[in-house]
Formats: sequence, structure tokens, C-alpha cells
Amino acid sequence: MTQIKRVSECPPGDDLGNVVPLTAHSLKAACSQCNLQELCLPLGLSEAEIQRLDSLVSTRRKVKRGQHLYRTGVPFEAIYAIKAGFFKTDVLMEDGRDQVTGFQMAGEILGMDGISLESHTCNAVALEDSEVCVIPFAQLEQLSSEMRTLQHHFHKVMSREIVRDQSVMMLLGTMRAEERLAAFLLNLSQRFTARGYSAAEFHLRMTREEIGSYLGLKLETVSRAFSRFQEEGFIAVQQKHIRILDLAALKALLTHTPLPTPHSSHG
Amino acid sequence: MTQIKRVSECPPGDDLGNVVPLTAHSLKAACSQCNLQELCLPLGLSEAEIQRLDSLVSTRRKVKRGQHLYRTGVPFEAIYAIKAGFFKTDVLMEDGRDQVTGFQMAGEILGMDGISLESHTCNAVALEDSEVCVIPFAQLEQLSSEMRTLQHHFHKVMSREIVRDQSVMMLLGTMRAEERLAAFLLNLSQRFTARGYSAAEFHLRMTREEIGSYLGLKLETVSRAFSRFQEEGFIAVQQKHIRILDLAALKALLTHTPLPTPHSSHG
DNA sequence: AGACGCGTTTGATCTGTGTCAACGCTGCAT
DNA sequence: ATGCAGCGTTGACACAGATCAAACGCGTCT
Repeated sequence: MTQIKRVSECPPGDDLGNVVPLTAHSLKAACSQCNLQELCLPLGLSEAEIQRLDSLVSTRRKVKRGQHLYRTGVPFEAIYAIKAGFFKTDVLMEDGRDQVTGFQMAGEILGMDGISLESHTCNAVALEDSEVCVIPFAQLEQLSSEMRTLQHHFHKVMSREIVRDQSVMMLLGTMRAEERLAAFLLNLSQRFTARGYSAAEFHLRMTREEIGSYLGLKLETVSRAFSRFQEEGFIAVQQKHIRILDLAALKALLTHTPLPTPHSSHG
Repeated sequence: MTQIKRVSECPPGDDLGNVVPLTAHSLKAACSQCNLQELCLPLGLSEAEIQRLDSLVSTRRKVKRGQHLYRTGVPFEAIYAIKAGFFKTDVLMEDGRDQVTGFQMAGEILGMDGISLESHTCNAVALEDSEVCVIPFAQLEQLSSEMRTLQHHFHKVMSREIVRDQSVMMLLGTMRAEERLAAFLLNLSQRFTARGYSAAEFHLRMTREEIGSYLGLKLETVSRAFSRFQEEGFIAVQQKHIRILDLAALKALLTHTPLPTPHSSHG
């Protein structure tokens, strides 16, 4: 089935199409013409409704690899829909320790952490040259109150984030190193699939250290788990290029309980 | 300073006031008369607006200790504001492992996980006899679109949940056992304070195993950390009764980096 | 009063992952 | 070409926390 050979593994390095070196803002966004409708905020809206969204989402912003989209503590004004590219979010503790709290790709929404305290509680950094649609939050709320479908869908998007966080907690709280990495790879695979890229072959945009930070592991442990998966024939690793050879085996790692929960065999 | 001697450590066991053994529903809710306004959904609403809320939040539901408020997979219809009592939420994996994802107390909102897939993704269980206000979600959205302040505040509540999840990830991903427990105790202390109870003395509603599950530790490790804190004079533990003796010491555990990040001394 | 059960504490030992260190690969700059 | 810097891999060893096991405290039931 996966007749995909080299289906561009996510947008190639052509700096997102435009030749003009616009620093920011001036780009006109247009949900109605965007191929991410199915994944993004417009999901479930009618043609007419999407056109009303267009007026709200009026600007885009380019973020170069390594640059921040926003930083902890800056006033919250807008949420962002990723038009193209790849981001990480991370939180920094007073003592210098930090943790990657997520990786976000095209069609996903960034910035909802900022609503509650009216300033952002994490950093969002581009892991490759990226572009986001700026959605001024006050205007989104205005439009939401006029469009029930938009309001409802936005609630779903926020709720989805809460559900995602639950599974990260599960991962960090109960899984062993190899399970965590398997879960991570399967999750990426699935999200790439949803975007029309290959489920079995992709480029990691983040370093081993960033993966480790997200998974609550040290980079050496991540590296060893990759090596082990390769030895077992589950995947082929070449630097940041990953090919999944045995999806079922990875899935089995997650469901097969490697720690035979003892409270099942006593009476 | 803490002249509080035995400031009722959360609602006493008088089964929540009413003598009538109403099983459920029939109770009339009334945000306008509730002393949790400052913490709960009505926060920031005017008198008149709160009265409009009353019509929406029309029923309450009692949940006895050990009973479920909702279970994974059941259709999502309402969110719940905790009127009195104490809950945990947990997620169950296919292989039987589970993880407590949170503990919730009076004034906090339960059930927002269900919005995204229209069915709940975790279990909510009462850890003591409790009572919740049922907030039918469709009606909440309806009223939200008519009341911008309510809409905005609800967004803040959801965002607060996302922010909370971030700090749990930080806890699970980067902290050592004793730091986790310290963070846990400080968090409880702060939330009890916000509800008018003593910051320094409280009853844990959950077992060591549930604490461990939440913190990504085994119950023995939790127990040992409690003992250690007691030896050090940070707290006094007697079963589930906790007295904080040295708040500053607990806080110091969190900020003092016990793992001297090495990348600071090379140039 | 005595017995049972559940939750908790404490000790002894094991192990997965962290830590420290060396080396290899790749791409960029000189 | 050559050197350098950043990232990744691999090995040896250490340690925090898991696991296994025993005993205790407290409440409930008979």
C-alpha cells in the first residue's frame, strides 16, 4: 500500500516558496485557500464560515530555524496555526533544568498556554524554517461568539491538547525507555501520515537531546534505544533519517507488558 | 503566624449538610449563592451574569467515596464543577498499567478531556464523599456565545489545565523523587490555602500508591521520602495527616539544583 | 478481646538509566 | 584539503529508585 517512494518527507528546503525576503507580518493569510483546512482551525466549517475566518487570520509570520515564536513571560495576544515547518515548546525551571513539552507540526495550534495568565508559560522555537498564521485571540473570541461551529471546534482543539498531555504523563510516569521511544516514533509516524507524508520514512527535526528531554531520558539512552531498535530490525536509522521496518513490533512494545503487573496472580 | 489550630481541614464528615438521602439530580444548584465563586467558573462575572449561570447549572450530583463521576469512553455531555469533596482522575493502558493524572478539589472543573472526542478519556473517581455541579456542555457553549466574559473565563480555565499539565510533565521528566514529593505537598498546601484551609496542616485524601502513581514513583519510594522529610524536620507525618514544619526547606528542595548542570563551567 | 484486612513502613537486594569519557561522523569554514 | 565544531554512538561504571519481603498500625467485624 505504501507505494510512496520519496514522497517529499515534509516540505523541502525551498524556504517555503516565496522569493521575497519579507521579514514578517505583511503576508496575507487565507484559510480558504489553505490545504491544511482538514487539520487546522477551519475543520468542520462551511465555505462561507471559512471566509469569515480569513478576515481574522490576516497575517502570517515567518520564523527561521532556531528563532523563537514566543518566549516565556511575553504578553499573550494571539495563538498561532502552523502553516509550514516544525516547532518545539519548552519550559525552563529557575535552576536551569528544562524540559521539552511538545513538538508541533503543520496544522497544529501553538500558544494556548498563554490564555490563562495572559502571558506565555513556555517557549516556542522553530526547529526548521517555518511559517505560522497569526490568530489574534480577542478577535478569535469575538468571531467564536458569532459562529458556534468555530467556538465548538476551538474548544475541541484545546481539549485535544489536554488529552495529548495526559498521554505524555502516562508516557513519563509509567513507560520504560524503549517504550517511550517507540511511542514517540509511532506518534510522529501517525501525524506525518495525517499530513500526507510517508508513515514509514521521515526526517527527525530535533536532536537526540531534545528527544530525550521530551521523553524524560538522557540523550545517551535515546541513542542506545535507537541502536537497539536497529539491531532488532524494527527501524533503520541514519542520523536523523528514520525508516520504520516493523511497525507491528514497535506497537507490540507498547501493549506487551514487560513488567508483569504482579497483582493479577495471587488468588 | 499560623495561629490556626485545627481550622477544619476541609469539609468535615457531615455528609455535606443535607439530611435527605437524595441519590442525585434533584438538588438545585446556585452559583449565585455558592462560596466558591472566586475559584470556580463564575470568577469575574457580574451579579447579573452569575444569575444567568444559575439557570444553566441547574443540577448537582453526589458521588460517594470510591464511586466514579465518569469513566473512560462514556459519551461526553457535561463538565463538572466540584462543589465539595475530592477527586482523582486516572488513565488506564491496555496492558493494565494505569496512571493518576490529577487530584481535584472544590472549585475545580472536571471533564474537559471529553470535549475533543465527545467521550471521556479518563476516569474520575471520588476520594471522599463529594458533590459536583453538572454543567451541560452544549448549554455552556450557548451561554458563552451570549456572554463574552463567561466565554473568556472558560477559555482561561481550559488553558490553566494545559499549564498545569506542563508542570506535571516537568515534574515527571526532570525531578528526583524527593523533589517530586516536595512539589506535590507545596501544590496541595497552596490550593488548600486558596480555599481558606490551613496551608500547614491537612489530610491527604489519597493513598501512598495513588500519590506514587501521580508522581511516577512506587509507593515505597513515596513512603521513604515522607520518612526522610520527617527525619529532616520538614514535615510531621501521621498516616494521612500532614503538618508542614519548614515550608522554606521544601521550597529549597525545588530550586536548589541537586544535579549541578555541567555545561556551565568550561569557558 | 481477638482476628482479619488494608495501608504503611522499613530493610535488603537488584537493575535500568544516568554519568563520565572516549571516539566517530558530517558539514562548514578557512 | 584540512581543521574544527556539533551531534551521535558506544563503553564502563555508579546510583536512584524498583523490587521483593517482612512486619507494623489502625480500623472493622465477629
